[in-house]
Amino acid sequence: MPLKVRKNRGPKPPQECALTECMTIIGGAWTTNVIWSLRAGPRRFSELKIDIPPISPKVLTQRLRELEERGVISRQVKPTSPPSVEYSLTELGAELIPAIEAIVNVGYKLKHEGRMPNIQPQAAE
Amino acid sequence: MPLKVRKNRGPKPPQECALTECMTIIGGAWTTNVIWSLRAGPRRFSELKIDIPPISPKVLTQRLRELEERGVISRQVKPTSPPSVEYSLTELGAELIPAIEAIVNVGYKLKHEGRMPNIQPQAAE
DNA sequence: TATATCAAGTTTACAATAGAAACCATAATC
DNA sequence: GATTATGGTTTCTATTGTAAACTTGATATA
Repeated sequence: MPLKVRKNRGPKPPQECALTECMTIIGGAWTTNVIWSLRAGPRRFSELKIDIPPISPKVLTQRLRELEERGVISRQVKPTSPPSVEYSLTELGAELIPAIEAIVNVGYKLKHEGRMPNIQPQAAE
Repeated sequence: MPLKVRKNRGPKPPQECALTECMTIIGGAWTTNVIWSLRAGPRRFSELKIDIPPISPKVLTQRLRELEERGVISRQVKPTSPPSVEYSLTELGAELIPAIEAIVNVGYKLKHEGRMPNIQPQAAE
């Protein structure tokens, strides 16, 4: 007797899946870090680079451009010398903070309990 | 006068950053969908494939192996015929649910308000 | 005057990850 | 004997990410 596929409140077409769409916004490399860095106010390119040491300038530029295009952040050039560029969260961006906060919270909890899984490169067999 | 770098509760070394580490666990393609699908109970490979139509079997296998190695899910072979394999969340996996739920919630909110940014491939210049 | 520094990125080359499609072994059913 | 179901694997290609060097314009320093 073939096994039955059990119900699981699904499936839904992928373009209607709120989780999938939201992950498309925040899922790129370092995206959550960038948004998190902006939570307390505007921040310059070089400040973001300092907040997130492992990010390369290329990827930081990519993330900032995408987030701007999607309305999550805004970019403002300031007439300082040399001219500087400030990035800040839009209203839409601010709405993402609770979700990222929830991730940060599990992270802290797992670390403090010593239950954060070690992430080491898969042993290539 | 050179611009000052403003304080931002940081930087912290990347290996101590709870957000970065947590994103390493849930950040791979379709990872959150897999965990979300398992929230209500165990699920077989082919059921997960149905829950998440766009995922390829290759990537599904990859995600399941990684999540198992990191202690997020467990894998159990059942002596049915043909033999089937059930995946379920561990206690650690269950702790990730609130974070993913928060993402789902923003997603729903943005969709219902019609404020979900359209994700279309960047116009290649 | 020559050199160095800072901001905000580009550019190039390479590695890792993801997607698409075809394929496979076993067992049972048509 | 062919088909279906399960739980994958394999191969090829495309996209994404990493690393490191380089650029532009302006001011600051020796």
